[in-house]
Amino acid sequence: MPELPEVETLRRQLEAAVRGRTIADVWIDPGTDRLVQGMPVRAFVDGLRGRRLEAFERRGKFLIIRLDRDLTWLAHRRMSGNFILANGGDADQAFLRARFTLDDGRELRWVDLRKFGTMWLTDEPETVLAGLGPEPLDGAFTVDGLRASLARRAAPVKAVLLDQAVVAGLGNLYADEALHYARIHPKRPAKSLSKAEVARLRDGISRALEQGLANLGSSIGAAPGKEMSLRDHVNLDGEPGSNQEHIVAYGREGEPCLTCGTPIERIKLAQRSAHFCPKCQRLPRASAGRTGRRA
DNA sequence: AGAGTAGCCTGTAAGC
DNA sequence: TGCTTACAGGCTACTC
Repeated sequence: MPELPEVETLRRQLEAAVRGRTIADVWIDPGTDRLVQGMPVRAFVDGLRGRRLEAFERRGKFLIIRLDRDLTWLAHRRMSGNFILANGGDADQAFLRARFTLDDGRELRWVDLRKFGTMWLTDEPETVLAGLGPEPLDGAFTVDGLRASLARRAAPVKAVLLDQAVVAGLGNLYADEALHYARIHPKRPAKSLSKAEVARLRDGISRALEQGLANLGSSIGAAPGKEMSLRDHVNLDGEPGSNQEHIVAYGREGEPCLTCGTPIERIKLAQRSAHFCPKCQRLPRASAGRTGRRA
């Protein structure tokens, strides 16, 4: 699923491939009625047509495309949104929800099986991005800052890591990976973490995200020899990333922990799966019950 | 205000 | 074989 590494990989590829091009035409599938946010579809289409793609940025899981006339085009891939660059007029594309034809005849295709993806066209992008926490690969993402955020929360640390106000860009996959690297049980109350544990968590987050970036993202459905299903992340060329080959926790239920060999367990937490090694990521007795820590 | 959860969506897989 | 149900999950809206 698209999290920070998948969105950042896409950003880099878009910048290299289409920066400076102009949008010649736009088509939105009428059945994808949640795609355009904050304005009528007609206004979105009219507003984008003729705009130049000047810069590609990212904030959390948001892709930010700066246009001329001080306009900003934002896209959020949510579960299954993919941008694929194609030559115009190719054979039909499964799950095609929108098409952005460029002035050189190529087209950016928005392909989104689940139709959860969203886009905005605005001169006030900060409104859309309001409430996002620090960028985890920035120097501004410090141990002290993370510690202060976690100290206010009694909820399981895994659930808190998914809160984009605490740190921007983590999703279910990289949160599991980060907690495994940090050797912290996903159910630990966020406020119960020691300073040393928060430091390990911060490093684990960086490590998981950097590794995802180095491998052009994780594409869980991409088994060797199998046709790419478009159920999850593909890159601008339609090809999967390779980080699924380097994952230590997510989706590895029953498989041996790469550190100690203990089978990875899966539990339901915050309405989604959490994967962890019961030996490397122990739950202290004080955390097993309520919020722990008796003063 | 923090925490928990239904719902959005659709294809795949498991169960009967 | 064919139908039904559960599941995957980012995020918002809602309740307690």
